[in-house]
Amino acid sequence: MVGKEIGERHFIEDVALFCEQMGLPRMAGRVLGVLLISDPPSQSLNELCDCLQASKSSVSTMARLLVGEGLIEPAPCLVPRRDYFRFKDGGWLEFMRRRMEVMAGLHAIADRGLELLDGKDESLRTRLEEAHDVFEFVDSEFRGWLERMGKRSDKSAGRDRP
Amino acid sequence: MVGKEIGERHFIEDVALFCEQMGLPRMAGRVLGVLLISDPPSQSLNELCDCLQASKSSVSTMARLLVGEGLIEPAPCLVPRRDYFRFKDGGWLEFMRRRMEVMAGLHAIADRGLELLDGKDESLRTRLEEAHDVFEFVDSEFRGWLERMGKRSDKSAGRDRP
DNA sequence: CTTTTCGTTCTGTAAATACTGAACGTTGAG
DNA sequence: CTCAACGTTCAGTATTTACAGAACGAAAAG
Repeated sequence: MVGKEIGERHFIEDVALFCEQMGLPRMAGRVLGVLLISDPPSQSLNELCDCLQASKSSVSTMARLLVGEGLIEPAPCLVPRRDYFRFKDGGWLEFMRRRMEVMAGLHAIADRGLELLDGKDESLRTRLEEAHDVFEFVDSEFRGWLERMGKRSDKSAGRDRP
Repeated sequence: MVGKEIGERHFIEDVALFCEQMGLPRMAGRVLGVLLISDPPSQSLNELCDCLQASKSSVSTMARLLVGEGLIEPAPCLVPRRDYFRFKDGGWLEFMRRRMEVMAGLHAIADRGLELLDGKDESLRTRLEEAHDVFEFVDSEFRGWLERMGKRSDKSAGRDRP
């Protein structure tokens, strides 16, 4: 079972800390950490509870949270009446995509700010023009990268999808 | 004074909400919001308190937080013994740069995970190889963009820097 | 020297958050 | 039918967080 070795626990905790920095609960990060190195990639809720020493409620909630984030997915159940989860192919791309979408939200806000400064001196507008430029750039450019990355990983992907 | 018109307040609150999504306190976002549309770009702490109807302690703390984030900077004080702040040129680029650095942190974590799976079947390693690829890509590619963007805004920048 | 005006910092508080354990409804096994 | 296993949800708790207000120290103005 995953999570016995010290190296594994350290890895899991690092993923958890990373997720925390990304605004997810630490426990969600731990679940994800396990599903990134588990030997059958698919793990049941109980297995996750066992190797994390966490309560059913936490793990259940966090698993569904991660499904919502697009990072993991329900896996075909080997045993009936048991929920299995596994990391979702392309999960990281999806994760990045959503983060970038939030970032790009400032693009619209900056535009609204520029309307407020309509007619004012150009020196007052540069602040928002910078925001406009940066996030328009992020939006357009990053969209392109994600598509390219998506294509690239499609080619090398061979796993079964449900 | 900024923050009287309904449109301004709405803009400020949107920036605050954006900042909250980015993990900053909402009040920090409000301070930033004001400094994005304020008519003299430089505003004193008291002016910020007034137009936000917030306490000195909050505004003072949040201003220094934003300075630490690289989004605003202390401005040359027109009146002695009064702290002025203004939006910092290139602040958004710096902001993006730091966010991307955190993201790129997963690159190293993924590598450590791959070491844990050393010798294991390739199908078990794909999860982490995807993470490795995505975040190496983000790291290298985005660093390039930021530099290009930096150059581009250098050309169009003419404001005095302290 | 005294007073006032800043900014910072400390303390307190209300609210949000992350978790646990218990209660619940469901479904397969005996 | 009864019981056990499983997942979800609810209630409770402990920690953290975002703010306000008071106390404090420094420095200019009087």
